[in-house]
Amino acid sequence: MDLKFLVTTPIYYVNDAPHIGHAYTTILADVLARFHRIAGDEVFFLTGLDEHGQKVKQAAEKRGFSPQAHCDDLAPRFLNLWQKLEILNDDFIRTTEERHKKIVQLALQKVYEAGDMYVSEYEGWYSVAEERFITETEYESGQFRDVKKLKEKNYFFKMSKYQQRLIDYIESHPSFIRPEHRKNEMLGFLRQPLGDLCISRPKSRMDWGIEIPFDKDYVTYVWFDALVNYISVPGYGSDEARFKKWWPADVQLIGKDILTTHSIYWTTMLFSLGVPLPKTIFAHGWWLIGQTKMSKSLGNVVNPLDLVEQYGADAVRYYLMREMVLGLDANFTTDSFIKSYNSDLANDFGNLLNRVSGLIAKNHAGIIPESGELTLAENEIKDKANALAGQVTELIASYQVQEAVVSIMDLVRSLNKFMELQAPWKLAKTDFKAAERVLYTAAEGLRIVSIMLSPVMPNKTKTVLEVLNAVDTKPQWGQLRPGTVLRTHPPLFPRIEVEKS
RNA sequence: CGCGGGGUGGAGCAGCCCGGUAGCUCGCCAGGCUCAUAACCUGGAGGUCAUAGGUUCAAAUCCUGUCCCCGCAACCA
Repeated sequence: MDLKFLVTTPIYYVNDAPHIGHAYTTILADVLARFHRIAGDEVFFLTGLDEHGQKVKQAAEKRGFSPQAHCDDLAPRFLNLWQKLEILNDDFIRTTEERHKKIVQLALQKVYEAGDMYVSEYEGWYSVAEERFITETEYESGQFRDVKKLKEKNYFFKMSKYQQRLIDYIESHPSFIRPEHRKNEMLGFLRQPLGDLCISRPKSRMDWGIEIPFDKDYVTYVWFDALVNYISVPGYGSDEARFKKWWPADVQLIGKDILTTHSIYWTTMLFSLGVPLPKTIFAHGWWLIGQTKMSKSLGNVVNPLDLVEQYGADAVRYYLMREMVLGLDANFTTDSFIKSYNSDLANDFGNLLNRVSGLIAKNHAGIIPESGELTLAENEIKDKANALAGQVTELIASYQVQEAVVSIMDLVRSLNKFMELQAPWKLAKTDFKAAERVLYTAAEGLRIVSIMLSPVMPNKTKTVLEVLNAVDTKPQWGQLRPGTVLRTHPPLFPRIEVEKS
């Protein structure tokens, strides 16, 4: 693997409370970051908040707050959620921070000096009630009142200038936009002539933003304001050595809804700035929330985040990573969550720990036994376990997170099968040495499984490693220390009992 | 003919790029085991791989037509 890994999430807009979409992208980034950390890479995981703009200003006014006070009030809600979800990000950028604003202005100035900025009249449908321009599609939907054609002087970024260069770039860098079908979608989009991008708003109408350095009457609008965070934080314009170390980003995770923004607006901005493009922009799918069957009485929609309170962050993280094939949409239902929890986590993983630790406690005085000469069956387990880290690293490198989780769980199943075939509870009566060896093998397999699952379930796997006294060990065979005392523990994942319907 | 993705046993998916025993998880049925969170292990039933043609010794896999579902379609964070 590389020596460094920079992963970003979008910065989230603070006009609303965090939801499953925010949580999923952030968990995914966290899982990738943690996998890279255990592979030995130096990791920079960046996320944050987008705090400027019309909607934030309106939301603040509604509450009688200043925009800044409103943001300061909402930011902790995101931070609290990330804490609950065990997110281990390395920085958290808020676009109202001085360190960011300075760099946005610097970037605007550079693009201006490069001749990629010009003034023009922007004409579009303007909603007086919403105080913003609405799209043609929105206009046609007829859902907006007080709509009128409005002409306004604004600054434009010459995005069109870079159209051909971008097409060439996408075609010559197959892993730039992923998954593949999204790349084709963008190339299709680029077959039409690209327009230029309106990047300003007059302060007279909207003043909650970063002032344009070459025109005090304007603030910049979303694109430069928000997207520039990806380079302002790693040190663009402020710390060249640091920036050189981290940029380009290894992967920028986004939802498929903002693919155009990132693969076209953002990248042409980077062209203009003379900054290299990220190695990969990965657009994941959406979680479709199914209605619960029980909604008959309540008519409620399950909020997956509520499950965190009930079953813990690990179980939810596991489900989200295990269930979605990266890039495709997936369905979230309580039913499938419970099934996945019970079969994979309670029955297979948690129960394996119980079998192993229970037998060691019962027949071996709670002390991890010696291994000795491995049998054929044990060597199979050993080889499988030793191969796991490499296998998973490869899958993660190609963003096959689901496959990676499946391959780890496959070892869990193998271990359960191994236990069944070797039956150390029987061996304890007939061949004590063999029983010891078998349990060492099982415990050692469990240790490696836990390390490999730790990026997905940092809490519970830590418990397992604590039980085995192996917290700082590596996923290679033989690091479990015989002679150490097992710690006792409650069931890792208590089964969720469901009433039959 | 705007662009693109997809239709695989009851459910959810993989396989399709590089044709050649249809794989996985859940569910169901039978058995085993009894260390364990009524868990675990083994075996089984169940599929015209949307549909109609074509290419081929051979197609879920390549080509064409048809039906159906879903994204994107520019200021949206």
